[in-house]
Amino acid sequence: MIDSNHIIAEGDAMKVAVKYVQARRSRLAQLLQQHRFLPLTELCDKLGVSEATARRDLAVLAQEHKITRTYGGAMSSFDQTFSSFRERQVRAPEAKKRIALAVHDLIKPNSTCFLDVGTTLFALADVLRQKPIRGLTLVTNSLPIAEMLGPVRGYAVHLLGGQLFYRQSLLLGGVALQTLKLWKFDHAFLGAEGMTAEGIWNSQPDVIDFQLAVFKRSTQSCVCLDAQKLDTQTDYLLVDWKANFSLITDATPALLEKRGIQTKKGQVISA
Amino acid sequence: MIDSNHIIAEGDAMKVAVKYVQARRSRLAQLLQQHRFLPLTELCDKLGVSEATARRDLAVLAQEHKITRTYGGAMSSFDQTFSSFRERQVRAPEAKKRIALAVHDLIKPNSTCFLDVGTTLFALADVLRQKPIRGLTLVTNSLPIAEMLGPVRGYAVHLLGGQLFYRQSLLLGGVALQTLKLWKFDHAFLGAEGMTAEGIWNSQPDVIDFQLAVFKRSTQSCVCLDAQKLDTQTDYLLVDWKANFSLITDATPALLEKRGIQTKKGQVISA
DNA sequence: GTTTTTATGATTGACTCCAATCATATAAAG
DNA sequence: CTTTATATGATTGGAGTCAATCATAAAAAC
Repeated sequence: MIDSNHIIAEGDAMKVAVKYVQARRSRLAQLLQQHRFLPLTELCDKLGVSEATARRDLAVLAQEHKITRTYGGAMSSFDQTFSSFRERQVRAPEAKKRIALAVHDLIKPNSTCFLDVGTTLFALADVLRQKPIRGLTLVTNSLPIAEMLGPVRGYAVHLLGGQLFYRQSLLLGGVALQTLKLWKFDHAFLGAEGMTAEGIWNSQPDVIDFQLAVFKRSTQSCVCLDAQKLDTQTDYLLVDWKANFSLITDATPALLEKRGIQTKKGQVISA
Repeated sequence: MIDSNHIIAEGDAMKVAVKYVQARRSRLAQLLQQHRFLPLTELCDKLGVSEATARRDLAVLAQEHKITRTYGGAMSSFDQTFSSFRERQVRAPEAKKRIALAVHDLIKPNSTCFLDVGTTLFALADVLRQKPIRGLTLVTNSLPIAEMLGPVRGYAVHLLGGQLFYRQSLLLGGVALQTLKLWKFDHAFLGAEGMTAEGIWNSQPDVIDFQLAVFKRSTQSCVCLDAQKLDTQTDYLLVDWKANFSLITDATPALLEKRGIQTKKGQVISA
């Protein structure tokens, strides 16, 4: 293997063009994706650079969150390796985390829960992975969530059947509705795109159909929405505030009231 | 959090019961699955043991390939955590590729195909991704395959419903059998663990149940097996050679005959 | 109850990794 | 072409890691 840069003058300190630097760094990221972990010395070999340069490259890539630095080497960062895990790159991650933690407190051991698609629900899955609750049966139509929770000991994870849709991460359609009928949930945790004084909004009619079907099959239905979704109105109304569901949000009750959202007593759970 | 072992007598060398050792090691493996990477010192903290013991535990787990040791710590071994990667580490990849290419030639545009779980079928999915066939409807119970084919334009990819099993890569169980009944396939492509003069073998009874159900719902059923599977006999017989199915293999007809496998005319498709 | 086994923590010396600093040669800017 | 900026490799002291060894106390075996 011949190095595209450094054909001559090995072992001497020379500045190289930025494009070579960029190419090398992207090759470095790629190498780590492939090997998942590589010690620093091997990286130096493979890239044909000194330790110092390799370290500097790693520092840059780590700052960009493209890799994860470890003592003595580096590894590919989780969300980069798996397309599905890009859901981690969320807006308002701290709000979603708070909501997820609040939801975590709601869930009792040995219960059966449905988890909808979406970044907020993915955050919940992440919390459920890191702080497992005994004996849960978890049902989802989200592939990333299923993959995240599948390996956790003590969980029984089920996927609904159906067609892959919307960036290949969720299952929808008639088959999904059919398999839904085989279930009865203690809790259903749903996401949405917006909330206004009128109610909760989503933009895809088939998502609405699906979510309404989930509502019907759960003892308690919880919509998880961060404050950023306030005042967002999309094409279709999922439910109005008179419907029987809980809202879990980081928006304060005062803020909700200010926006004209009239909720029932106990309907809002603050995160 | 209080440690179940080491309630008293901290900091002194004491032998503990084997069950505590095992419990600690499995907790260690679990911790690494959750955090993906942890430095040794943190592991010592979390487990409440000395460096020496943590090192020893890691050495054992690494030997069992349950974790991967790194300098200064350890990380979860990929194939343990994530299904799709295991499928990439295949034995006899060139044989599987040849089989996949042969299968590719069989598939007609606008047909409906079922793809089973396994490395050979994963290789087929890879070929179908790189050389798309128009208007296919693809049904699978494999998460890695669904993820691979989902993004391909022009494919309608469906997942069966069911529980995640066998290290989180496939769906099985009653729900899977139920959703199967909603389908009728032009082709079904199945994997297996072995073939002998008696027939095709697999080791999991519920996989067999599932595969037999697939057989019933397809016009043509094809078992894809590379030559390495010859003479491998596991616990349960899937089908004998009198059954109505095609075998797609890189093993030559002469080799099959030599092993006493008596096939019907046109039953074997050579890759 | 006695003996054997072994899981553990402490210690140690060799080895490795790291951040900082410096000189240098080249790319980039003027 | 000249000047500036910077990407690189070498060096170094300090910190961290590792494998091996040893004493010990509790578990296992008898």
